[in-house]
Amino acid sequence: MVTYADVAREAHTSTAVVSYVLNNGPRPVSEKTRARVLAAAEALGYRPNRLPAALRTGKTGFVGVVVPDSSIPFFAELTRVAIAELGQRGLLALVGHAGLSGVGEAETIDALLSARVDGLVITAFWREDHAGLTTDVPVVYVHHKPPSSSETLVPSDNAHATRLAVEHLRSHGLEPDFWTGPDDEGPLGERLDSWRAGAAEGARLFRSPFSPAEASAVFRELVGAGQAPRSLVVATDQQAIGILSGAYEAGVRVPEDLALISLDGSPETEFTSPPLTVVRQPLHEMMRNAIAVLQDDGRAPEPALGRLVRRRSCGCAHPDQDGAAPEGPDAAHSQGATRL
Amino acid sequence: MVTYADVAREAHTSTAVVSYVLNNGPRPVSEKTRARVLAAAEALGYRPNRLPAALRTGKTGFVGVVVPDSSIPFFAELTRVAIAELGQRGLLALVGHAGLSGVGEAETIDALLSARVDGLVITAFWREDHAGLTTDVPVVYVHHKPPSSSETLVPSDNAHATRLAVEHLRSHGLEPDFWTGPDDEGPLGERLDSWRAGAAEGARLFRSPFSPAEASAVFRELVGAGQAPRSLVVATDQQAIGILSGAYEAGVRVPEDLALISLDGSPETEFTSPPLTVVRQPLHEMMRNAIAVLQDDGRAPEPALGRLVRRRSCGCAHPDQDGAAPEGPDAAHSQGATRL
DNA sequence: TTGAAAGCGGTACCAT
DNA sequence: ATGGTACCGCTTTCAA
Repeated sequence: MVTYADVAREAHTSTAVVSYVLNNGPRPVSEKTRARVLAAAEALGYRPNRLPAALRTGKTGFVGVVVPDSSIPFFAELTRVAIAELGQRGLLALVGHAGLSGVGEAETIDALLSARVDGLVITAFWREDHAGLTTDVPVVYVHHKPPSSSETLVPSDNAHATRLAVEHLRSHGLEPDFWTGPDDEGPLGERLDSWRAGAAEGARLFRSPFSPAEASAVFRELVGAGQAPRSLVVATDQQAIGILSGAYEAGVRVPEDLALISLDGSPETEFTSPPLTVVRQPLHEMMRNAIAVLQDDGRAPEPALGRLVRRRSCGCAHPDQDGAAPEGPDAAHSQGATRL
Repeated sequence: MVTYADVAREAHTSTAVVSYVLNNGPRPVSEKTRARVLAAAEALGYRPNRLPAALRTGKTGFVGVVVPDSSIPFFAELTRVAIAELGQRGLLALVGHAGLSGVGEAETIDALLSARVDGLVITAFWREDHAGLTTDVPVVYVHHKPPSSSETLVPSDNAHATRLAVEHLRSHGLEPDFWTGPDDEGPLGERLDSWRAGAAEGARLFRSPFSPAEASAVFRELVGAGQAPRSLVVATDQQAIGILSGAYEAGVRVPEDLALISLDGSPETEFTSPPLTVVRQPLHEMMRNAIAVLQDDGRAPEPALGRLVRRRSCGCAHPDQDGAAPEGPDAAHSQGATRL
């Protein structure tokens, strides 16, 4: 392994100067010397090493990203965005999955802390408090946090998202019912509240577990009982996908018999049958806000606004071109992708 | 921050002994002293710090995981499995996305190397050589590697997977055509070759780009031209999902008019309409093999065998219960999941 | 069994 | 502008 000492020797100078050159500071270096150092580093194939630097400065450039489990597409997407936004800032993502059961959450965070992450971006899942998390590293929650936590939450504007969906369905002449999960904490509660506040007389509220399989089953029961809704705003993609699946099996046509819009907007909603109209969460903006909170110890930012993406499930004849006005800097990830 | 020095002082001993106790070695420590150290560490809230340890030992416990982009479900799943399997061994995953275009691949790897990862698990995407990757850390490729690379590849048995799919469709009385991507490198080439080797007279080969949108478009064109296949083995989930979508839009019923099986088996295939029958890649086993290669500098392991998961798209009346015989240790992640 | 101390490789102060 | 060196916190040798 090539070290500063090697480079310094090769360049006939000291490790201090090597450091000044390779970090552009904090002391000035003459052009000649700088050139010699650069040449030596190049010649020897020097590779930067964050470890001793971190030991000395106390900053690793690592950020811990904790999500429940990225097999849920929404969290996979959140992770992807986190890695992208962190990478742009020279930060490295240490991804930890807390596991759906809640088991392993403390262990996950401990492991990340042992790597001396500079901060922690957490999307909370469970009720449980992260109280044990008495840590000196900054923590920011994205999308959802445990009720009792006093840390900053970086939210999106869930009421806005819900209104976009409701209004769009109304533009199709429909008055949507609402479909959500078993409880009403956090962002899903906000979505529900917002729908309730503007709901028409007689509008109905449906609930199912979050898994597509269970949402599908509940929907088929409703069809069987002649209770199927005509139009829905669905709180999560996973449920919307389940409903689509249930509708398909029950012979309910989408959007003719059931128009629906879901409120996460992870990438996979683009390729369901039919493609789901969604309000896409502004994940890039949320992640940028989260990083800003970590770095500047800022207070909670303004909720970021999601955007309606018209596809087929709402009844629109002419879907939006996906990616036409993409959110965030890495738009073109789903088009014409050549895999392998 | 609490250090060994603090713990040593509190326990009236030395940092050496603290190290012996907290690491269970390499020197023995008397029970009394050990107890004092443990109590002191607990009292002060000592947290392990991998950084100086790594500096000293040369082992960080970090493993770099490089995938093209986890917005493709197959890679998201691979990442998830990597994190799980690494975590079980006390290793931390540093996840890097190389980006679909190939831009940023070198930078991604450089960044991980600057964190002094103990090894690199890479799933290659592009043609390009990773030649610049002249690194002293062990590298292992999973699923696919650049043709010119001389590193170890951890494969699955793609021929076996294809045969499972073909034979299953034959058990439905169908002789499957094959659908794959634009080129035939790596695992997809093996899948194609295996199908070709056993294909009946007149069996057809279809190609489309990998994105669901494009696969869907190609399928609809086939339907329009009266060329739609009766049954298909599809090389990737993304294409199968696109074909499902195209079939839906074109009024082609699955499985009545089109029976298909796809060969990746990422989780989202469970909730398509109808659910996709797949040969699920043995990702856990592959990941375990990959870690073994990194740790033992082992040679290429036997290809791991995928498993047929019967769902609806092949025409089976009674789908397998998912998770009944799950692959790997973290099975129950998609059932009854309660999100938020 | 215990402990003093020499590193690991950058960083940056302080002196030159 | 340059360079000697103390230091970050843990590991481990070597001596006691």
